[in-house]
Amino acid sequence: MKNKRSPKEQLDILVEKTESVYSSSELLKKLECSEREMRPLKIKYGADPSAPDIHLGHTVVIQKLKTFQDLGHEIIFLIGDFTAMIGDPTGRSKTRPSLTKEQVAENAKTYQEQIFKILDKDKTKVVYNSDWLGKMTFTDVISLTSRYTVARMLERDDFSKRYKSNIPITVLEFLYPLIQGYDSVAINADVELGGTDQTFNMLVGRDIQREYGGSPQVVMTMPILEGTDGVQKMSKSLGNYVGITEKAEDMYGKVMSISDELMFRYYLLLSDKRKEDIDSMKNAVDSNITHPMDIKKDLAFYITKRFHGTSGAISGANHFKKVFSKREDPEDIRKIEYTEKEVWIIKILKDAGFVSSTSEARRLISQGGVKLDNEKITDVDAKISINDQILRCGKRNFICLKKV
RNA sequence: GGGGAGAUACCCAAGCGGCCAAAGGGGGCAGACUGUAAAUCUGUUGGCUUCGCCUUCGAAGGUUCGAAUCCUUCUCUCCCCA
Repeated sequence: MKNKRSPKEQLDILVEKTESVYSSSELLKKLECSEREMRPLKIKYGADPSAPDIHLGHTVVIQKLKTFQDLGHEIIFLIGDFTAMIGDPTGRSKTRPSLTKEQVAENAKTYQEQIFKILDKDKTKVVYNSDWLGKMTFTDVISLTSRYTVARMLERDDFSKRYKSNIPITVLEFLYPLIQGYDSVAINADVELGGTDQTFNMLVGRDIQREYGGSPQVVMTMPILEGTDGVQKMSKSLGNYVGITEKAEDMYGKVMSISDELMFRYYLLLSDKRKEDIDSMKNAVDSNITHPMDIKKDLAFYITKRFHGTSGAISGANHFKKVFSKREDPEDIRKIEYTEKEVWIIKILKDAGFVSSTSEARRLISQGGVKLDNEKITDVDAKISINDQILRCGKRNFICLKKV
């Protein structure tokens, strides 16, 4: 391992922008040990393959992994295939469906394609927890459960809240933190990285490692990124996410739609800008020197560029300018083709996938949300004679009607 | 094992024989205002061949002219006791 940075320097870089580190003194010791023994630290990151689409929220942590990687440490990208296959049979939690082997394999593949937009593929070790969990006997499992107490489980905020408000907790759920902790034992992790929502599970890992005679991992949590609504955490199921495989136009547009306040948060967590630089931007906005929209455009450009390159970012910006700033129709509109001369407006809206039911379409029309060539449609029974018109539905849905 | 409470639309939560496609809030969507912001205001929020009809109130049966509301059984959750 060639590393030109001293352990202290590394620590400063690594600790920046984290939510918390348990503990930075331990991390420093590990870094020193790493340097002395010429051995890279093993950095664990667990991915849940039941949700293969990575969004900007995940990249906060992945970015930190990248920093570790750049400092010469070993990233162990753990795919929780075993746990994904179990899922949550109570069916209460929609975020944990049980998946088949095939689904898991496919999701895992997608996941990797996406993370390697940020991480160096050749320097990342990918492991599957079914490798060791699948071999455990029931005796092993019981032995694992005997190493943690119920009282300590209930320390977890989520558990204690549910326990107090009479919401069921299955025993299986108690097992998840133990499993995750055992993963750390199996790969002998030096550091585990995750979002703050993983704090409890990762800390359990420390105890479990100690129980199995290993040295406890350093736990590093990264802040949770709020979604585009600015309130709830970014997640696909809440629909407030920006996926990293989204089209440049959508990515740019979604970033532009966030609130000004949130914009600075995005700068902090998604860019490499220093804290003080962000503060000075904030001051410039507060004292009316800079228009907030301008720096939001810079942010949208920066993020889009990261996943689509400069040309993608430029086209995203142009699209935005045209459609939203000038209120013109976009250049690249999806087409829908009809052989009939006249088609019921509601049928078109359904065919285009803008609405899921006739009733919804009726509502939308009666509220003035549908425009044909910039003319508001008011009649729900309207028949449209197809002739290269552009149909706009709501703020951002466009479709071009073509006759065949 | 015994006793008690409860399950209502995306979520929370009213309703307790007809006036219930079901109050109120949150969230979503649309419109106005804007910087596609945010905040605010307005409308809307089961489906359909939409001035009418059809399917919803944990599941299945039953009573009734008529049930989310009453009865029976079942499933699930929570609490207390053992």
